[in-house]
Amino acid sequence: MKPLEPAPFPRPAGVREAAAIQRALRDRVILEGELSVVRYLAALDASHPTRFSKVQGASVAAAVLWDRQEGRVLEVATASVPEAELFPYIPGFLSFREAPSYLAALGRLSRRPEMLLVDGMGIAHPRAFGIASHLGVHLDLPSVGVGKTLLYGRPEAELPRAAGSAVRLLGREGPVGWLLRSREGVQPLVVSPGHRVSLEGALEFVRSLLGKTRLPEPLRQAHVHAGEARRTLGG
DNA sequence: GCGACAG
DNA sequence: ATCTTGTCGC
Repeated sequence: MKPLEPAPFPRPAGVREAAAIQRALRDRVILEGELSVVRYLAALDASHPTRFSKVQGASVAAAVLWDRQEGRVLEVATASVPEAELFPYIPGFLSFREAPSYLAALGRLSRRPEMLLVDGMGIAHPRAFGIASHLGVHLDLPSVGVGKTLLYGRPEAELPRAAGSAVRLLGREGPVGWLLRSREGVQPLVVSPGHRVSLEGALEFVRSLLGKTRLPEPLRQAHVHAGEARRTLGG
């Protein structure tokens, strides 16, 4: 990250403190904005070695800088954080486990992206502050969450089978995201705004990145590279 | 108390 | 997330 050093990402002592941090930061989320003019984005995904692998367990992250205009990968950066430093995986608190390695990978890109596409939830989260929102607020960047399974929210209606169809996800106080059928016959993606983007803007942006596979292409690339990086390290 | 539970 | 080959279905 060229412009400025990212603020340190605090590691909570437990879920109690983690939840308090989420509740304290969620009010900073801005659910407005549109991303149609974004050209350079960073897609983030992580891979984790099983315990008892060659190297110590770790979170291996990949940040893929994607050129939306050219429709191709410009740059790939990876980074890992030792298991000993990681917060455990607890549903609802994913950001405290994976954000540190994501931030490290992002810091190795030659430039700051215009927005972040994150594997996980935005506001479709029990406390409206999933990992996409957390990273977006932390770095003051627009962000969108793309999850593979549902964590929070109820589909407003039955999702049509056709590729590209979407239905809203409803939380307690209103819509929190979308179920998006990225391809015909596949399990839907969970799309939700992270930060500085509207509900509709998040959906349209993800739609613009869909290719021939279930996941939007930048995230699929990040997934592949995170896995390769992990195996290269002996995981 | 019971069920749910991103990666 | 990870352990894993071939196989069924669009």
